[in-house]
This record gives sequence, C-alpha cells and structure tokens, in this order.
Amino acid sequence: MHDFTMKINEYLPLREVVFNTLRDAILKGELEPGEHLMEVQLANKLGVSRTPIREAIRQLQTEGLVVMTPRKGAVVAEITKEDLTDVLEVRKTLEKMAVGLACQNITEEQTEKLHKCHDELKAAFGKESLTEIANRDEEFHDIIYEATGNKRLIQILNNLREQIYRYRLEYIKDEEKWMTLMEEHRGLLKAIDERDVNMAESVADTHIENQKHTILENLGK
Amino acid sequence: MHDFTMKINEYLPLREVVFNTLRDAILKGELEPGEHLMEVQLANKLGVSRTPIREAIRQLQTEGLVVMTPRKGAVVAEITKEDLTDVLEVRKTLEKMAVGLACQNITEEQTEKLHKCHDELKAAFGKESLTEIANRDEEFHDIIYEATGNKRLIQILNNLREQIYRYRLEYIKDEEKWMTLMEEHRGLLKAIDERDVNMAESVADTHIENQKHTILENLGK
DNA sequence: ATAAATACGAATGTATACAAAATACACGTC
DNA sequence: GACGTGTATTTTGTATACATTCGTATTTAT
Repeated sequence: MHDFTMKINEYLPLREVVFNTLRDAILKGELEPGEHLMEVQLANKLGVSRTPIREAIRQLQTEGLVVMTPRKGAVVAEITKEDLTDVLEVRKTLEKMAVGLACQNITEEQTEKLHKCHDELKAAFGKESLTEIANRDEEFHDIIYEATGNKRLIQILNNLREQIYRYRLEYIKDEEKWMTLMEEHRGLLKAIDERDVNMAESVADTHIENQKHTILENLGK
Repeated sequence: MHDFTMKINEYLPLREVVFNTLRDAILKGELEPGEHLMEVQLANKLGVSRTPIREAIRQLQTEGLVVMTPRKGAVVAEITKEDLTDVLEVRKTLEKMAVGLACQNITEEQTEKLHKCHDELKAAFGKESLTEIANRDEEFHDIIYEATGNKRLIQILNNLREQIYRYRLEYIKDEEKWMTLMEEHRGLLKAIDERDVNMAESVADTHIENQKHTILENLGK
C-alpha cells in the first residue's frame, strides 16, 4: 500500500534549514562561543539571502544559543559555570516532576517502548558506541517526557536539554561513570514499573546531580 | 550634576515596538484567540513595513502567544483548558522551587523590598483597585523570583506567567477570594522571613492550586 | 446539477535595495 | 608616541519588489 502522507511536510522554509544548520554548527562547536554571526557572510556561505538568516538567528536567540544586542548583531552565547548550574538546577526539579508524572500516567504501550529502549541502551554500552549511547539516552528520557502527558513540561525540558547539548558527549565519554549511569537508568525503569513516585524522584535527583558534577568537572579542564 | 547616561538605550527597534503592541493587543483580548494575523494588514495599520511585523510575530510565537504554520501564517493561540492546566502544573512546581530558593538566598535588601511591596499590596486591596492589586501581586512574585538568584528559573517563570496573563484580571476580580489571597501572601512573607522552606513550598502550592481552580472555574463561564 | 479543472486573488516566502548606525582606520594635533 | 577627530567601510535596520503557494470562485464538462 502506498503512503500518501509521505510527502506532507516535506517542505521546509529556508529559515528552518538555516536554523538547523547554525544550531548544529553551534552545538558541534564549529561556531565558538563569543563568535560574531554576520548576516551577509552567513548568507553568502549558505547561498541564501539575509532574510532567512535573520529569522534563523532570532530563533537561535530564543533558544538561548545566541545573544543579540540591537544594532550590534548576534554572538554565539557564552555559557558560564553559573548559567550551567542554573539550567541544571531547574532541570533537576522538572525531571523529578516528569518521572513523578510518568509513574502516574504512563501507558502500557509507553512502558513497553521504555523497556525496549532500555535494552538498546544497554546494548549500546556493550558496543561502546558513544553516539549511540547518547541517542538512546536521549530517547529514553523522551519517552518519559511523553508519558507525563504535559505538553508544556515537555517543551521546557527539551529546551533545557538543548542548553547542555554541547556537553553531552563529554558527559558520556567518561567510561568510569558508565556503571553509575546504567545503574541510574535501571533504577528509573524499576521505579516507573512499580509506580513508585518517591523512588523515581530520588533516582532522577541523583541522576541529574551526577550529570551536573561531571559536566562542571569537565568544564574546569 | 547632569546625567549623561540618560539617553542610553532609548532606541527601540521597530520589531520591539511592534512586538509590544501586538503582545498587549493579544493579552487585552483586542486580538482574539483564533484570529488570523496578516502581515500586510498589520503593516498598514501600524505604519511600518512587513519586515518588523514578521520578526515580531516570530517573537510572539516563541512566547507561545501565536501559532504559526508554514505558508499559512500566524493565528492568535487558542488556550484550551488542558494547556492552562499544563502551564499551571509546571508553574506550581517552579514556584515552589522559587520560594524554597528565596528562603535560602534572599538578601536583607530584598527582604525589605518584599515587605514594602506587601504593604502596598494590602493598601491596594483596601483601595479595591484591580489593576493596582494585579501589579503589586506581580511585583511581589518578581521580588521572590529575583531572590532565587537563578536566572534561568526567572526567565521560565516569567514566560509561564505570560501564558496566563490574559486571565489575571479575571482571577483577581472575584472579591470573595481576596481574603484567601491576602492570607496566602502573608503566609509566603512569613515563611520567607523565617527561612522556613517547607512552609514556603506548602503555601506556594496552595497559592497556585487556588489560582488554578479560580481560573478554570471562570473559564467555564 | 454536480464535480472537476482552472484561473485569479491574496497571503506568505525570499531576495534585494536603501537608510542609519557602529566600527575601523587614517590623519592631524598635542 | 598617544589621544582625539573625521572619514570610510562594514553591518544592521527597514522597506520594497519579486516568487511561490494556497484558497476560492468561476467555468466547463459530464
């Protein structure tokens, strides 16, 4: 059977393309913090006009990836230790809220997906594939987010995650922490399976706290 | 002595002016939910070109006040009961976090400001001035937000407040709830004075929960 | 008469042109 | 040599022109 919904939404406005391109460049570090984003230069480089560039940069601003000042332009956001701490403190609170809600609201189907994802995550650790670990880890939390049923919560958590995206590979690189990481994921899964809100919140707290320590540690170097 | 720094930052880009104008219009209900925002029409009305209009609309989108679909344009966001519930649930969690942090981090100076604001709020209730009650209420919470020292938390809380801004006057209109409202503010102040985190979180929980009930109640009508 | 096709209008997407401000740089003065 | 001023260049802000698409109404064929 043919899938006639396939081509729906295949169109992407140029501003979206530019946005994704610049976003990736920032998160990968190709555009370094403090670097000035100049419209004409980017327009030439990407082969489009200034208009989509400007709109993309504004989008990046609201995501917190660039900082703009009127008549001065945009620079890639510098992230200080304090900023990171602030982000992770809020994220800790909301992750706890999320796992708590997930315990109450998760469906049978979502539970199944979560287990499957957890298995794949374990497999990724076995294969020692950093990017796959990172992706599965992201997916694992995504499923939990979805299970909360709170759209606004999901949106904010995704944005907060974006803030620390640049450091996620650094965070996973450290093989010494893998055991702890796997332990925490297993803990989350168990707590959600048993609908144990207190345990889930406690594990989530530890999980983010550890992540905070690792990231701040690596940032010092 | 003359103040030569006076005129600094007096310049506002047109996009900012347009943004504020449209934002106010939406929050005041002059632009109704579901209404289509057309660029040329707005540009003519406000006497500017489409460019600043477009940039302002994108800003409104990220604030959640309008919803855009590619090649269709922007409509003023409809807020459903579910959206409102989601927003207020997240806000409850973060308000609790905020008062907890405020208990730990508030300075002498900020405490003083909070007391002063609380007195003015009581006075506003005495004068039965709705807009003044609303403004003082907003200021009261602003001071608490500032006292947390967490910039990201402040930013998110401000955004969440924006979402329910349209209903804040409705919320305060109900004179029966004034006693409760005053009681809750007094409770928050006391808890912060005594650095009692548990009490502060408990009062904040009740405060937002009551707000949620009132707003959802009024929304039904 | 109904349904499909088409053509027209209106709105958004994108590019470019022009205006104003900020930055860089060279020149002159102390 | 350092500092300040004036000019040139670069960059952002805004307006406008052009392209594309979507919706609607009209027309045409069955």
